[in-house]
Amino acid sequence: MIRAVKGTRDLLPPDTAVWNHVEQIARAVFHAYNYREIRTPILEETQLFARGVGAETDIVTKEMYTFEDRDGSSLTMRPENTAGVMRAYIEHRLDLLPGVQKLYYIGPMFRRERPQKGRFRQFYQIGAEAIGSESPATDAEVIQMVVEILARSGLSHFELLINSVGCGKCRAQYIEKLREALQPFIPQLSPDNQRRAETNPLRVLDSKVPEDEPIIEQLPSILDSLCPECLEHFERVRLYLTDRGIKFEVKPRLVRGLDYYMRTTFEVVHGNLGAQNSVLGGGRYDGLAEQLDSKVPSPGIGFSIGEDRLVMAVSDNQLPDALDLYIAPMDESALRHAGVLATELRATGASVEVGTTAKLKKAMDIANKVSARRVLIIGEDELAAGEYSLKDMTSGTQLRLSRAEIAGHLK
RNA sequence: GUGGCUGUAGCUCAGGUGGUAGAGCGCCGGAUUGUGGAUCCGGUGGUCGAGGGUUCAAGUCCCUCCAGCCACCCCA
Repeated sequence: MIRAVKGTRDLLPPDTAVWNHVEQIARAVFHAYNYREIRTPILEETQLFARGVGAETDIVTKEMYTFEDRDGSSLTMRPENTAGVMRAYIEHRLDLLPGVQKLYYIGPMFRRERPQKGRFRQFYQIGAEAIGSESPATDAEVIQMVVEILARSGLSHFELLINSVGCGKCRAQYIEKLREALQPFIPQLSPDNQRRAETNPLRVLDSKVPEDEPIIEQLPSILDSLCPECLEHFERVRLYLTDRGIKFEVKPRLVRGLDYYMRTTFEVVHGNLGAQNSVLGGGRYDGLAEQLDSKVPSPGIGFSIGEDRLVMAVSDNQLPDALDLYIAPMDESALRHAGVLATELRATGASVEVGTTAKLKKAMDIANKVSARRVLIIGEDELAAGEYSLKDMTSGTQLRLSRAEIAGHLK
């Protein structure tokens, strides 16, 4: 048997209703904040991610689906979408349009990782980018917007964490300070953290090894190393968030894995997601455009929600998936009437299913199993009388109605 | 990439010390005529993840592989 490839999965009804629900809410909130949709290709030149995401990142070094096209060029299935959106922004000179470009996307991303709870090789992200503003007010608005999407999707008990990772200058200085501070403790650290202390000291801060916790707590905070400009930016972001009533926690140890992040970074975590407890990650990427050869500086900030994880976290909230009307035609003549009538009723917005001719008992059984709210019975009696029998499946009551009356009884 | 756990009907699972498979749910049909949900009866359904090996005999023991889950790594 041919099965879905490792790390990919089929989304089936009724689960797809939850996905649509979440996406509809996201689109509504995006609209409210004047974000418009952008759709970029899944395939991009490999160079885009090597340069945009960072050649040394895990994503680029070991997680990308990369292959050689027939003409010899190297293509990659997008592992994330900020680089792709920025590429499109530069390519189409969106910087020449007035105002900040506020763009959103919904779609699949691909990373070749070992699957586990909340982690897939094909996964879906709902994301947005605001490009062309370096104002901390933009940061605050983006964060406010994403919190609104989560809340309106039915997510509860989530936690917003924010931090500043500084700019190119002050971060470099901080990394040096961190390296020095770590030096005396290296022999006592776990093997993983020993390695990180050498290669990427920032990652030590994000460690989950409990034994290393006492050491990590003593390390200097990046917030004490921020340059005056970065500090000012971060303070204003916090101020604006507070103005808007957004609850957050400053977590100086929040570091993100993509090279392009600078200044504001944020994340939302949730309890019931297993080890992959992050539903959303985002941050500011003021140097990304230049990394991609843009001559115009295009500061931006964005986020992406892990839709798989959001759906997982909210799927306790069951959505009604009922059918408005099941029509049970009892013979050939009734079937023809049913087809025409269904067309009329669907035009009013009702969901209508027409059964094939069957014994009435069987038709009722099916109607019940597909959760039809009502059943319309059309048989010889009904056709002779010019009236139809409408049965309410919840109450069990049945009415004789003229054709014109039916639509009004479907609620 | 590394580690742990698990693979028996569509689903959830039983199947002591090896003797060629079962339940519940679902699905299909029935309990007299054009009325679902409850109950009862009957039926369909599995090369026991795959391939080797040991044995007279393997779902059950051994090996290899594959898949799924969970964790590490990392991230959404």
